[in-house]
Amino acid sequence: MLSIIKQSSLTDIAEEKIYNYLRDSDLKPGDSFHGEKELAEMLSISRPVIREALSRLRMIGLLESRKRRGIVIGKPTIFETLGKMLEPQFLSDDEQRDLFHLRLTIEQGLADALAENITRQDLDALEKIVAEEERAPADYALFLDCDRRFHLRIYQATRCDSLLSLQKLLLQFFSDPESRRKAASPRFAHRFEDEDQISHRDLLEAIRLRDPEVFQRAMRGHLKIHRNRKDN
Amino acid sequence: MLSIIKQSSLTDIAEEKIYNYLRDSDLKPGDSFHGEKELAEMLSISRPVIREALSRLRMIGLLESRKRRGIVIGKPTIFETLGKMLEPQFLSDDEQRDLFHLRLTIEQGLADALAENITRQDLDALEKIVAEEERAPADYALFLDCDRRFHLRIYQATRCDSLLSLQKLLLQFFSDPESRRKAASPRFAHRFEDEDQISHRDLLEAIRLRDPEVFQRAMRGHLKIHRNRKDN
DNA sequence: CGTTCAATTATGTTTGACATATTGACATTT
DNA sequence: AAATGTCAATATGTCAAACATAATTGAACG
Repeated sequence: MLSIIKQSSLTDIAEEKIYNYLRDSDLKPGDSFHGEKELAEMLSISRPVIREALSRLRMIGLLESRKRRGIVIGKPTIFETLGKMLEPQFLSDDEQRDLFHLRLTIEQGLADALAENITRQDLDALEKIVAEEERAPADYALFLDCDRRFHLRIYQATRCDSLLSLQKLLLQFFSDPESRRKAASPRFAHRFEDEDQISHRDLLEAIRLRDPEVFQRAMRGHLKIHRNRKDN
Repeated sequence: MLSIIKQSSLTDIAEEKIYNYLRDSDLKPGDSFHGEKELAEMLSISRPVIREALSRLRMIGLLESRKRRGIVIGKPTIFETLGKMLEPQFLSDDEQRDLFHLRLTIEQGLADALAENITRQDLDALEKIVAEEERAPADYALFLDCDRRFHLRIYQATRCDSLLSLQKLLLQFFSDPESRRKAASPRFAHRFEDEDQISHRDLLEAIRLRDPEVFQRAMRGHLKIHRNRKDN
């Protein structure tokens, strides 16, 4: 089998060289970097091409550039950039399903961090959300909103910032009704049909026990709501 | 408190406009897109600036461009692009710790997909790896290699392609010794001190049972190897 | 009918120039 | 002396025009 010959453009080369330079250097966010003209001379590539490469690195936050001052090292936030590609429009059905699976997976795995770091304030906030939800059991829109807030609060309680950023992305992604529908693949559904439904109230009680295994089992039971529900 | 005025460049504007256009259109991978000159006229922005914007979208795979043919819609693979930022050098210690936590979390959450999709071939492959590991219990380098292959094989067995891509990234990331060290934060460690160690052999036996809950408990026990080990 | 080859065309690359804004030094004012 | 105002230097931001390159097209030809 012959593989496709992908000829990389000068921009690609410049991007890679600058990227590798940054990776192997000890430059820290805020440090100033070589100017465009300087880079062009160093790599023997014209300034517009250098600029196209720098434009990419600027986009992902690796570099920043200011007039007169020049180019400075930036501090990229991993999952922020990822958000650009997380438009449902750009993902295949399979990828959307996998992403939903990822979300459920992560939430189950929060158990340890949760037991370790959850505070009294977190529990109070969760209690408030559950109470609000229980006040109007028939309001589906309210349920969706409470559901989102409940799960977001759980993430906050873990005190893991990057996981929180990731979850914000995933929550936003799955707030799109069409995505929810596609994600609710029957692939993993039937295993749960005979299990009991776990409500947010049940889940909260499990959290209070601060036992990771109990929480994990409860969350697993709870998430079948998402796995089985047919959103329309 | 006054917030910082961030003036976006023409490149930023062009990127956003083209991105939104792509998102809101029904264009599918392979469809041809407007040419550079055409875009420049549509947005009243010069071609170099348009090219800087296109360069960004090309980087994340949203567009591809070939000579003579023009620009065509691409099919971005989510986690491939993410790899660019996953260099330990570019991440803070906190982010590295969170990423390691994410990895462990995901592996625990594989239970359902695993029980659903694992095949005889997968089990045989895992058996082979475990046997190889057991043949030389004192060889730490071999253990690391078997460990990597064992966990990778588990991912393959779930038949979730995007999760597999993500895991490949994370595995590569944590093959860097320095990253492993930083990731092994004592933050979640002490909860496991009194539990029994679960070996790859134990884990494999749990997988054979095809019971998600059993596997989850076993994986949770197994991962404390990573949580507690002091890599040097 | 199939092959070859050249014209066409859109991207890739370079050069040169000007616009713009920020920095830092210097002059001015209070 | 400190604060403010002014100005030149400079690096990025933007534009215009041209040529290079390669792939598609189609016409010419066997």
